Amino acid sequence: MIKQELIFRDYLRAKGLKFTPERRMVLEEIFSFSGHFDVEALYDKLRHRVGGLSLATIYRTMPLLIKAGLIKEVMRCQNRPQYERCFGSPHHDHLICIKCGRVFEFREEEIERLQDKVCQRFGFRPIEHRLGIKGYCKNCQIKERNSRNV
Amino acid sequence: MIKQELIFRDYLRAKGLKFTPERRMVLEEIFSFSGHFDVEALYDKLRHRVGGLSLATIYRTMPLLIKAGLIKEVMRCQNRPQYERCFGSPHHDHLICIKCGRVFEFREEEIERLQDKVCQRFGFRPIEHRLGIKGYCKNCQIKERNSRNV
DNA sequence: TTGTAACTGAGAATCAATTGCAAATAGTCA
DNA sequence: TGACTATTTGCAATTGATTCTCAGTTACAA
Ligand SMILES: [Zn+2]
Ligand SMILES: [Zn+2]
Ligand SMILES: [Zn+2]
Ligand SMILES: [Zn+2]
Repeated sequence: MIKQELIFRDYLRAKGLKFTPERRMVLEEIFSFSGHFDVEALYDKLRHRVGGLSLATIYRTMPLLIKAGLIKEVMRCQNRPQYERCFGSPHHDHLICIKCGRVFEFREEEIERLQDKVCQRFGFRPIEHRLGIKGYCKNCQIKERNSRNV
Repeated sequence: MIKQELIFRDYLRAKGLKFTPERRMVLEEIFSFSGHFDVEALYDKLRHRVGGLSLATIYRTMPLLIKAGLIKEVMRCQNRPQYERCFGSPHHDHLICIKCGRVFEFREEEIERLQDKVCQRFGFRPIEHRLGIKGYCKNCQIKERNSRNV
């Protein structure tokens, strides 16, 4: 069995919950690609499948996947939370282009390390963190520069 | 005149907008204390004043204050955006306790510097960033430890 | 002072997200 | 295998935050 499915089943069993076809569909869809997504996008992809499922079910499945450690909320665009799978993909942070919406991922060891140092200073036990840098991507800067020259 | 008021007036004038008593009340309230706040809290404080003002007006004023560079959204708690003034207070990031909700502010120069380095690597022009670390504060860790011993 | 575009409060509308309910069903235990 | 039951589902109604509409008010430039 696929590993994420095993994890999900184990999580559900441990909580006395059921592994339903609907929950499997959501899980499969999420792990069929890598990248960011939101509830709306998930619904669009799943509603038209044979025996498509309801929006409410997706909303009810998200927290389960999060608690199972399979996905996490990583940012918020247009006032909607964006998720990504975290099982099998290493932690990273994000650059978000204000103009075109593109998202770039990075991981800077030193930043990670320094955060721990800060936490120690406060006696704070960190569970998770989120670093998002908003600005203009390379492309959008070039476009802007060109349009100025016109 | 108080400096933030001057800035706000200048911003409004430049955009052909008006400096009204309502907008002044919101501005005054925000600058009467330092710390984080949300729309709800602001409304609670302002509604009962003589000539209290409406929630809609507060909602309409927030983006103006943001664009004027006087406040900014810093995080989101219970699905509500939290703001803080940014005029006259230096940039910082946040530690947020998952249990008691307390928020601690820190500034780590080296993290700031490294972010610029990352941006350079991507040819990305940063405008703003947000770093939030969630976990358990010193107090809540102690409480938990004690309750375990019972 | 006057004219007018911007502003206000109140309530309606919107949007994402949650919830109540009755019918369906996964998973357990004979 | 078959019955049992707590969980889940879809649907529609609801919530809660935010935005919009509109008619009356007002700041402020000329
Ligand atoms: Zn871009
Ligand atoms: Zn990512
Ligand atoms: Zn705490
Ligand atoms: Zn702060």
